[in-house]
Amino acid sequence: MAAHTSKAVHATAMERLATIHQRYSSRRRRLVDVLMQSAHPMTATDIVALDGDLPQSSVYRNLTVLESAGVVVKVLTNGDRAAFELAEDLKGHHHHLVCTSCGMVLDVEIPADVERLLTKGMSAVADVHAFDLHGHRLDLLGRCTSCASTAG
Amino acid sequence: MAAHTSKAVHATAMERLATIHQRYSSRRRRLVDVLMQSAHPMTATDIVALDGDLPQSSVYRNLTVLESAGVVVKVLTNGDRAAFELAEDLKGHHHHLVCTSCGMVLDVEIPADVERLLTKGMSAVADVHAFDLHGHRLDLLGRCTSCASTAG
DNA sequence: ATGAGTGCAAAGGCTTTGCATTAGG
DNA sequence: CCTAATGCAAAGCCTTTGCACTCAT
Repeated sequence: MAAHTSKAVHATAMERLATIHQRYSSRRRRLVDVLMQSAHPMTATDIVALDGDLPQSSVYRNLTVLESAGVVVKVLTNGDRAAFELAEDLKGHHHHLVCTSCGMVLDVEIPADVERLLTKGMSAVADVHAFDLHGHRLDLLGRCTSCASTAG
Repeated sequence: MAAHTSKAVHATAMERLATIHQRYSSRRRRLVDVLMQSAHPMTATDIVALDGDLPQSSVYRNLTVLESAGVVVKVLTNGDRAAFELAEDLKGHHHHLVCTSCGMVLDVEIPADVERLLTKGMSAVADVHAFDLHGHRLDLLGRCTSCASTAG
């Protein structure tokens, strides 16, 4: 899944920020580091909890900037807060295993042949609706191991 | 897509509410009516705008109740508000075309063979992760016709 | 120097909740 | 009758914003 080295990710991030005339500041770099090390999308709250030196306003503000630059994307889980992860081309294409019970999200990949047929099928659907398709989002919904064992 | 009559949907809704010891009040019935008539998920704001007699608090409160009863589900769009639609078995299995530009969501179906392979592939993935799979959520992301013509 | 980036605190907006009233069984 | 449901208004919570300060170029 991770075909990108930390160095390459940072280089790409810097490049993309430059494109929209933004600097790759220490805060932004730190956010990218945090997201790079996580196996799942993170909410602003998660990030603040994990790195106490990052003020909330910086997290939100820079996440927004990184999003405009195409470095991170907003992921929508079943919870009430938005989560963020590195953009697909920085992290590798993947999907999410979402626990409908506790809200946990885990990154997963699906078989290549499924992915291939999926892409093809969706493209056909988009054509029918004259929709300019950019990508897709596939989430597997259910209960994680720990929730399944905890309650019926 | 709609294999259920209005009558059947209401009957099922009533039944499911009864299961969790809740009544099928006029407000709840009206919410189900609104969702049944819509071709896309609706936000609380949408619903209030469409039916001025429904106070916001009732909408939110009853949407939550209907969700617990399994009559409606929360849909996650790219916008900042949550949207709701009838549960899958009441509305028929479908996916969403999500405009990343204006947030519009449209219900669509994908080819049966794609759906089939998808289900199979996901089940395998869930097994690997010891995940108790209940279903999936597939969104097609891109720009709707009107946004595509408006800008870039 | 000069504008971008940062941090704190306050404001904003969607959603939830307390409480008195009304409706349904 | 008695509890669930409703409506209004107030409170909550995540997120955004204003403003003065700091840092990098």
